[in-house]
Amino acid sequence: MPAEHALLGLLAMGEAARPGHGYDLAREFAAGKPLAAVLRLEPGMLYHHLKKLARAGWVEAVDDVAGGRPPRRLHRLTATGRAELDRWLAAPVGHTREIRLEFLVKLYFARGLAPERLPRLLAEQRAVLDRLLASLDEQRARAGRDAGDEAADESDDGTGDAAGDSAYLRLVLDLRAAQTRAALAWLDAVADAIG
Amino acid sequence: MPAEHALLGLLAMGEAARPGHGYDLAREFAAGKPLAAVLRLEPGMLYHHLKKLARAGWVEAVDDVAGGRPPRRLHRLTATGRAELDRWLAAPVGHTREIRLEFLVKLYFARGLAPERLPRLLAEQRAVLDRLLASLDEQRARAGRDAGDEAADESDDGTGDAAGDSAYLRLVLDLRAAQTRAALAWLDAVADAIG
DNA sequence: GCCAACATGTAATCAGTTACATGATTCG
DNA sequence: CGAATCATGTAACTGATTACATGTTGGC
Repeated sequence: MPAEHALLGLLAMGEAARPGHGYDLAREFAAGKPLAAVLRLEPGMLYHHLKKLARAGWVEAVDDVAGGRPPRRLHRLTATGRAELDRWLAAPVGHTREIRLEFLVKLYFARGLAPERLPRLLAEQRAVLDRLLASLDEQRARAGRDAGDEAADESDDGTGDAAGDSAYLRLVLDLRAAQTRAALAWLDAVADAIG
Repeated sequence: MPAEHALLGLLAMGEAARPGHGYDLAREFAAGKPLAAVLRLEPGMLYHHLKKLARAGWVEAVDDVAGGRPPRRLHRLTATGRAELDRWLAAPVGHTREIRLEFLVKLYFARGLAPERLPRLLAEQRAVLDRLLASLDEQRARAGRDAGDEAADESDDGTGDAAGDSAYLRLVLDLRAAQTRAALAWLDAVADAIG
């Protein structure tokens, strides 16, 4: 659900300046806009999320009927909505696969709304991925030991091709470790670029 | 839908040896089994997929009522099901993000069913990711040029903080390129390990 | 007799995509 | 007058998750 937090973020960034109706928010996801490179949000889903956010009490909606254009609904962040956005912006993601989408959205809004808290977010995200990598290395070491054991006794004891299995498991863990290491190196590059 | 192809693969690997009823297939996704490290499949979804595969004509199901245990449905790959599995096994995935799940599943069954075709799959997957990386590098170069242009003229011409936008876009592209490069390096390591 | 393992599902819910429905205003 | 833009949605469908429903057999 990074989409919903992105809407909270857009409403926070547009405070007072922009009205914050659905069509306006949808423009931020049009081709060429930075968020479009990360997240796709069709009008249908956008209005759906806006309703969910209103039910959750994170945004308030008021009808805005004025001459000269079709009536529209203006959306404003509530205090609890703003608190939720801040909480979300400060929390690193828990898995490497979430870097690609959710963390990139966090990064966008952290840059726009609270750049002073960015170094801390980057450091905490780094710590999470570091722990993940350590855990992967540990599992990888275990898989290596198992493979050794299996290679040692050639006999087929009916447990199937367990040696092939743990060779495969090692490949899986290698990929995850490589992706996590790439994400860590990228986080450092982001920290450098931010300065 | 790697889950459905995984079921086709399991049925192909168990040919004659194993009956291929739902509960049996479910065991392959139990904790500790290699596929469980990559793909999670609850019984509910498993039986659902089996029905879909039967509707598609890729598997045939026959009831197997025998004393001494609850009745069960035996599933067998059809010729078109086997053809579909082979087609899928030979096709590289189109995006870096699909390496983590779908390609790992392909790798598992390619190792088990057609190891002689593995080098070709690895080479073709490498080519796909290489093209992707080249495209990312090109986009990255464009984003760099834009950022230069924007930095050159300090004036705010009302297009918003476009310099910040393209700095962000560059970070996004950097991450994708890093993840793709990591996947490429891993593919080479897999090719080495396979021999 | 009871629990674990065998065996197959349904129901409810949630998330997401695609396409369509509706209608106003503005510009050429 | 017709097309583009503004503006808000619904409907139909696909996919996935979670939890529950149902009943059998074999071992302690």
